[in-house]
Amino acid sequence: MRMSHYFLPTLKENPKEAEIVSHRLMLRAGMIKQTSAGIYAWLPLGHKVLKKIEQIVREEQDKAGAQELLMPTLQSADLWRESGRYDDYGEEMLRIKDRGDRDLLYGPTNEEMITDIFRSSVRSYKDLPKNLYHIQWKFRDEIRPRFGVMRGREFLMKDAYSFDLTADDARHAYQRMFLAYLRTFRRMGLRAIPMRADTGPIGGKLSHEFIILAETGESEVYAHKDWMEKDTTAGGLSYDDKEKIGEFFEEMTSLYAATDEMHDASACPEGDLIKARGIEVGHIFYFGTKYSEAMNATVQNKEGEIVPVEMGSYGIGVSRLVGGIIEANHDDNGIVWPESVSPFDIGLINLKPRDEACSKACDDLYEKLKEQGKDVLYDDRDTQAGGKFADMDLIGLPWQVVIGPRSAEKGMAELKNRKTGEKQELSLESVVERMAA
RNA sequence: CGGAGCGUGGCGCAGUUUGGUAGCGCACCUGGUUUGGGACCAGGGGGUCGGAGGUUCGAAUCCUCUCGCUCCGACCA
Repeated sequence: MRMSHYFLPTLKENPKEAEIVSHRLMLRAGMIKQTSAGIYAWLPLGHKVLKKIEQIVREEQDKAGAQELLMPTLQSADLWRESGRYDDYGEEMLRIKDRGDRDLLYGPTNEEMITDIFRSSVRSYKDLPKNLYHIQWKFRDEIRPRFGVMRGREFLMKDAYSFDLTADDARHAYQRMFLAYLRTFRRMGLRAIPMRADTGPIGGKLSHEFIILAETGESEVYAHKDWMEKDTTAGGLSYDDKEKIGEFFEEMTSLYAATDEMHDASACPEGDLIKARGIEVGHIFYFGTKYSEAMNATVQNKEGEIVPVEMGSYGIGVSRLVGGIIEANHDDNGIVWPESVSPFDIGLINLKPRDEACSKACDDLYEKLKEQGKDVLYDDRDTQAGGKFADMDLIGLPWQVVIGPRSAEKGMAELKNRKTGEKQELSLESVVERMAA
């Protein structure tokens, strides 16, 4: 993409409404624009990141055996009356009437709807287990939206729902998602720590929050220091290996980690304890038959008895992750994207577009890198060099290639690693080779 | 929802106390000189001060109502 054609409204100054770093950087990098309190338009750069994160989540869900579908944002109030949550949910739920004066709501979550979908077609234990998910916009009319996309009213969320015959099977489904979550966050360059959590309004028996540590986190969290080193991805472990997954789950959950409200000061020696602030990026629940009983989602078991299915639900805050990743990956100059979620692979800076040789070298390199399948943001704008460097650092692409008249003459380019700041003079060919690797 | 604050060209702000009909920096446009970390000179365009009502000869400045946004707190993917 040539930057001269790209819609990238970067800001030199800090917008006053943004207090925390990820919000500030997202606005300055031209990723989002607020349209109402807690509601954002995703501009091209931000949208690319959002989609990358979404895709990683999708791939890891699929690997873990979940199946994607898509449910609507608007739901009928009747479903929620059936579960009893229409009244329980309170002001946070955005309620709407259609022209026929029927009560609708903009979904804050989808337990009722998925349960309805499930019950309308599943009758036998032979159809179990199932795990269905979608990635859809949600709305919760927060009293106080803040921190940019980390606590918006409208947000993109992946929510999965598992259906099993027995509590034991449901626990296994829960453990599989537990592993899938750790792998998902790791792919985004995040170290997420699973913490025993309160179940809140979703209700249930077993629940973990996945927390990443960041100074600007919303809540206080406590974790054993070994979490900082721990391999949480269980490489090679298959999702079908019920026993090993159970062991892995035990291993992970035996190492202390808790949110503020669940913290037990006596459970971990003081010297081993890390106290920090955390951002919740995922939350999983096993809630048994809470909804299946209320909504009559039943199957027949082997004995011919009609029993309510055992359920769990599993959320990942996709849009929140954009902010969360920035909180965990930035410096004074801007964002520092992990490669897996970076909006482009490489930023190419043409320092002097009016210099023919320089532009020729840049254009050629741009084409070669594209041929390699690289997604390149090419700064071909006829502006001051300083502004280009600043913008490129701000938007945080992992690799920068800089070519000016002097280097072009020698057939060289400068390759800079955004994270380490390390710079290297390379021939144009070796830049292509290095980036292909 | 309780507390605090803000709303003046695209962005950041001054002007409001002591009413006299709008200013600065950045951005933008034109010309020229520049060009490896946000340049310089000259010229130029753009706002009627969130909205409504009121007081006054006169309101960005005073009064009333209203809308929006932010921050702190209680609550949440």
